[in-house]
Amino acid sequence: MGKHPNHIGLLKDHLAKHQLKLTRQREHILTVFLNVEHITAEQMYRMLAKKEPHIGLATIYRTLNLFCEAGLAQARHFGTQTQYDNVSHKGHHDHLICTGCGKIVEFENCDIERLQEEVARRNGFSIKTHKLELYGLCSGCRH
Amino acid sequence: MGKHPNHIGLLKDHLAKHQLKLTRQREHILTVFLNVEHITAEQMYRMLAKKEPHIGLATIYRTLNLFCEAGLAQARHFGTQTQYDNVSHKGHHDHLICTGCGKIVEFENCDIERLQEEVARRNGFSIKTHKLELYGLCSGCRH
DNA sequence: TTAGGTTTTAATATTCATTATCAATTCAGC
DNA sequence: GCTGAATTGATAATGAATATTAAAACCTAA
Repeated sequence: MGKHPNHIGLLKDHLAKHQLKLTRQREHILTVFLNVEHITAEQMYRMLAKKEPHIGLATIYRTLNLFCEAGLAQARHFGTQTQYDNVSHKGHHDHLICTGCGKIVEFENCDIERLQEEVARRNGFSIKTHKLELYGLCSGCRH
Repeated sequence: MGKHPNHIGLLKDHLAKHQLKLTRQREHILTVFLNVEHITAEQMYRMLAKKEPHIGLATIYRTLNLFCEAGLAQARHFGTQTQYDNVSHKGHHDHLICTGCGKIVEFENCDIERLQEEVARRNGFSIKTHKLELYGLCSGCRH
């Protein structure tokens, strides 16, 4: 039994439900993905570059989007690229981002999450996911 | 005196401080911008398409980025495009986004903002701006 | 007002991330 | 192992945003 049996299960369920196939490429991409917190398609491509035979960039994109549909990943637009977040790796961390040096600090705050639920309920929404990013200067960049 | 004297002032200040010029194009783009909550470069381009002479798309992008530097606008990556938010139109509204029908509800919540400040302080950050988006299903799409 | 120097514009080319295309290959069920 | 459908890889295509550059607009000072 592997290190992430439940998530491989999630993927297999999704594949079965949508008459999709489990391929060597999808397994390789999943293996890498389950061991990171977030990754871009380019980073994934480079990490798998040494594999023989080569896995094409288009396949990386297709597969990461597949993970999103299967509920394993969550896409997040960050700068010019898309980060694919591994949902299993976070209680839900949000980001503090320094606009000076680019440093990123991850945090989670239950009180904020609870208030978010409240806002959603008042508006008739049920939240699936969220994205919270705070932009400012870190202590170092504030001089 | 126009409808938004203080914001035209903000822009003029910024232009003066950076030895930039107030042009007909910048005024037209500002006029449209001050009357919307948020807009994409493409939408702005289409809204100004009838103007003679034509205002180029590159100018729209440059000017909206200029507004960001001047503190009038705030860029937000949304889907594949960039939304330019009019900061004067919000105490700071965040977004509830329905993943079913795409409906967007804007809200603001002082308690959440206060907690954000607290998180930032604990991490040595001073917040300039933030982005909070809640994704889920609205009452209509939940059936 | 005009000349000179700078900034800005418009049109277009370019870049870069992502998606579409499609022939060849691989997979899953019989 | 067949057979039909899904998938892959290579590459072309798309689309948003930026860079380029010659021409136009702007500002200032004489």
